[in-house]
Amino acid sequence: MQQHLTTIIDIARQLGISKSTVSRALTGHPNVNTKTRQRVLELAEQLDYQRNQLAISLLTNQTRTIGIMVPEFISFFFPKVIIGAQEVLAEAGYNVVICHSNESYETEVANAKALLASRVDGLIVSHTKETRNFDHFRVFQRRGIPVVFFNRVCEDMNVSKVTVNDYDGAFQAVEHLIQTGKRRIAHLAGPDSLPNSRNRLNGYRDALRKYGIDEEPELIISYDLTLEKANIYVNHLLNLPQPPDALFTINDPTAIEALQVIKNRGLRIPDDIAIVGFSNDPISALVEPGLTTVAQPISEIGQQSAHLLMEQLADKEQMKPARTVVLETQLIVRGSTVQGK
Amino acid sequence: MQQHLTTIIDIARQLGISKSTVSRALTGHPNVNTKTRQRVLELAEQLDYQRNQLAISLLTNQTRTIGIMVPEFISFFFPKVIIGAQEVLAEAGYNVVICHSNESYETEVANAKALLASRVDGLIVSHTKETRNFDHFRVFQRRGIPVVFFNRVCEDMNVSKVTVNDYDGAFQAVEHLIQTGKRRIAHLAGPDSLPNSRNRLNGYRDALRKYGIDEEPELIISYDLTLEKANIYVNHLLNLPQPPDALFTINDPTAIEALQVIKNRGLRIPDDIAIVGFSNDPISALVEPGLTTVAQPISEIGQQSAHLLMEQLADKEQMKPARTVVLETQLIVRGSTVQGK
DNA sequence: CTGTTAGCGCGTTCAC
DNA sequence: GTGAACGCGCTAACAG
Repeated sequence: MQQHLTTIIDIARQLGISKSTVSRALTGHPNVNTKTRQRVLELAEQLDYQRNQLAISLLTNQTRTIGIMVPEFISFFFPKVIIGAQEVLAEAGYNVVICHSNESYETEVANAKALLASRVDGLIVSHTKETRNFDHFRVFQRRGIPVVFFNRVCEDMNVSKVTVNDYDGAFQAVEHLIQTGKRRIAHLAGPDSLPNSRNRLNGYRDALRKYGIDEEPELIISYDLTLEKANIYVNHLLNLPQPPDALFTINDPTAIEALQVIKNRGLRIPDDIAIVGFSNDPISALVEPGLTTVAQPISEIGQQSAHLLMEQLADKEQMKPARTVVLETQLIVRGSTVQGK
Repeated sequence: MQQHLTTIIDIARQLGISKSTVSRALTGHPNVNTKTRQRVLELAEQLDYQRNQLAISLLTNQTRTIGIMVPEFISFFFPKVIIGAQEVLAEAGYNVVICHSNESYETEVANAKALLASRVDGLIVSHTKETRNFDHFRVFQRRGIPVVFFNRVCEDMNVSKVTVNDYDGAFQAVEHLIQTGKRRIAHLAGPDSLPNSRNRLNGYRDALRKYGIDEEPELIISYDLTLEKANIYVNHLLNLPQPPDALFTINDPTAIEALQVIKNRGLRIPDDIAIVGFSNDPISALVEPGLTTVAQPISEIGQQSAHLLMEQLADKEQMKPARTVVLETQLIVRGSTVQGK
């Protein structure tokens, strides 16, 4: 039941003037008779006139819309990043289109195409765990549309990026476990394809090395970030002849899944086995015992991503050199590593 | 650093044919020589041609984009609804633009304007707790753009809606509390302005009445859904001369906040005080004791919303009559009401 | 201060 | 099977 929407031509006709004048009046161009402008504005209001952004975008070749694509937004992390980015972007007059790839490479490619077709002015993205080929993002670059990666970043692309110091966060986490007397520290790591996963693994390794603890291959398990697998691997670790006395996981949801498994087995946390997660999701403060975790400045990741994007957007002429911002993490100690905390 | 994007004219020129033919070849029009089509398709691929959706939308007066606006998407509920809706919409070839109003009426109005300007074909929305005036949504109706409300619905607008049976869910929750021997059952209710909040309150009341329990005004507190306030009111309730022996809250985050407060005070759950929430957020299974709660079919709310919207979208000519879908809830019993569950 | 003209990229008549 | 012309709604350049 589409009906006719009033255009500047309607207004022009009714007022017996040209549409150019109407356009000027509406956009606040200085060279318009005050009285004429007044009449235009009134009639526009009365006719419920609304600018057609589509036409303007077609004309100016910019939509003032930014695409944000994340692998999922059920967990706390990504929504919070999006909100941080949105704050900054809205301030600057940009609209935001949010997509989630559902951790599927195919969906990611399809979304990228859709965003390209709708002519977003820029893209902020954290890719799926499956993504190996980044051509669907390179298309944006080739078109002169700035791209910013965060959290999961493509190392081979020369674009701006926002990450946290994953290495250091992991190092702190493991050092903390060692300092509380743990020696057989397991690590549920993320997929090797993700740089942040690799960095955390390196932090884990170096912390062990610093304290002269030999790395036990059987205690390091890379997995695909699904909770079902986490469950399986935690049980596997606990069933080892020499089970670990501590567990450092790639993220909080995994840690909390582990926490459930361990509690159900009747083991004591942290005495029998201590746990450290990564992210400081609010839920980590709610479980029992509270989860020790490496806090990331989540909102700030979004804000910085937006800033870096707008930096690129600022001067279209001479693409600014890409920048990488690395934010610091902070260890939050709770009951899963220190009794009574 | 915008550069020239290849258009159908570029392709036409290079092939020495007219842009009409290129257009036809690209859109799969039957009346095109197979060979010509082949050449067009090849060159398009080679030139990295991408249709300009903007131009098409301007021409056809439809964007195949649906706006979804929610008050927030940090908690589990709204993201999950969005994903449900998106599944159905994507299947039908629609893109989705997600907005969140951050529980602010002003932001909601601004977002509505932006969605209108970007010419979405339809709108799925759950409004803020502040919203009393719905004119910014009525504009869509007036323009012939279908609107579907879910969860928080405007009772005065004649549009399709998706809700759950809030009354019944609340009734079951309170009946369950009574059947476990509770008598002084408090209710942390949502704002009066929200119909679902009122319906849950009514369910609470009628359950009490059915069992001949007098309603105690001091045990019913409406509040603004912020966790700080929840904290204050829970403490207030516990400080009453005769504190409640059970608490039914408007949603799960509130119930979990209450659970923390109660545990910190050293009270036993459920013996001293039992708790029931509403929604069955995953977190309710993770806290200790597990939270008894009223489960909503969250994904289905999104899916149904999308279906109702597409029903309206289907025949533009004669607006179909609006429909309201009410989905059923289910009580999930956990340790916060039954010891050892 | 205002009107005329052109064109953004595309699909769609209507001719041939 | 193909091409020329038109128009979606708007802004900008140019000419008064």
